[in-house]
Amino acid sequence: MEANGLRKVGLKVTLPRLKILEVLEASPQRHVSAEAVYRALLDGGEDIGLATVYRVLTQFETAGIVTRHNFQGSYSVFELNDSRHHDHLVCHSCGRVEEFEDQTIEKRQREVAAEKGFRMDGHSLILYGTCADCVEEEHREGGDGGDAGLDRAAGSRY
Amino acid sequence: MEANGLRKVGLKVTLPRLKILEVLEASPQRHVSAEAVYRALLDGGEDIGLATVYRVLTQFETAGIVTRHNFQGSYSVFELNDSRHHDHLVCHSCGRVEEFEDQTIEKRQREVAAEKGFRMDGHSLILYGTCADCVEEEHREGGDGGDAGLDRAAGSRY
DNA sequence: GCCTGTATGAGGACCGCTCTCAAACGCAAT
DNA sequence: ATTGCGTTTGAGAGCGGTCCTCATACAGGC
Repeated sequence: MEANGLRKVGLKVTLPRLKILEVLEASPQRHVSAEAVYRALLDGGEDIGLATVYRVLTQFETAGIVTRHNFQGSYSVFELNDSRHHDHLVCHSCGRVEEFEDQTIEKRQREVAAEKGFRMDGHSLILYGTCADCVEEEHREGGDGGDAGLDRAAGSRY
Repeated sequence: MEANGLRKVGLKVTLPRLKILEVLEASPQRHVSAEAVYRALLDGGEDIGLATVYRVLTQFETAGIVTRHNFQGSYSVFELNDSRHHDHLVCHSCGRVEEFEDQTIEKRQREVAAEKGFRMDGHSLILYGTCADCVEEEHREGGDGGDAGLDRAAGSRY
């Protein structure tokens, strides 16, 4: 089933590609870094090089199997493409990523692009903030001088 | 006038900081990379190190003087903060950046964040595509095998 | 099973960016 | 103006993420 998926997009079926697909499918987080994929492979006893991981992920991206995101600016995360397009909320305290879709926003985006004469072929919408859990944790900790969430957000700020 | 701006945000008035501000203000493109600022300084006969440019731009970001964007994923561009918040359209053929603001989208973003329990403190919305000029150019060139716009978009696609 | 072209692993190269550290500077008190 | 001290700076090394190189291994059509 995965092998056929690879053939369908014109990629030879090789062990590294199969294993990387497996890792992506088995990952508890939908959004994984190349580094995380690499470590998962090592943990699984696979002897696959980091360069191959990057190569294959890029091929998957080109083939439309995964999407690359730059939530933090410093490194990319990859996500298996599923049926529906969606956008993201990123908690810069714990790194958690939630997804949402909103037809109102999608529609306005298309309209704005049309107004500006752009032929739009993609977009990236990321809402940054603090997720419910982390907000709660802040309150539990109170105002002590500990090192809470010191994180520089890389995306555009408001 | 600039010097006071720096004092106002608690930054000592130094020559590099003044010059970098000048470059940002004088730039024909509102969105400039650290590298571009550095080159502009060299061209202007200033002897300012690249490390200083990065340091100062980061200080400016913290102070709210500029905003950092990651349009391409591989490097950042900086933009002087002006009065209004806005989002961006990026042409990945010529690199041109246009700005827009849309209250409908802004409002829906706040609503979505609230629904998900996020305390939102920023967002990044980038529409990728081909600008009117580049679309026209494509037509002019026709379907020849020349090297048109070969550019890998780093942002999320679709 | 062979053969050819493609894919892989290892490590180095590369790029954007940050750190380190000694020297220079801003600026406030004199 | 001069002094003094903490901050800032420039140069270059260092770093993390990603990609390239190249010899070897493999996929898949015969």
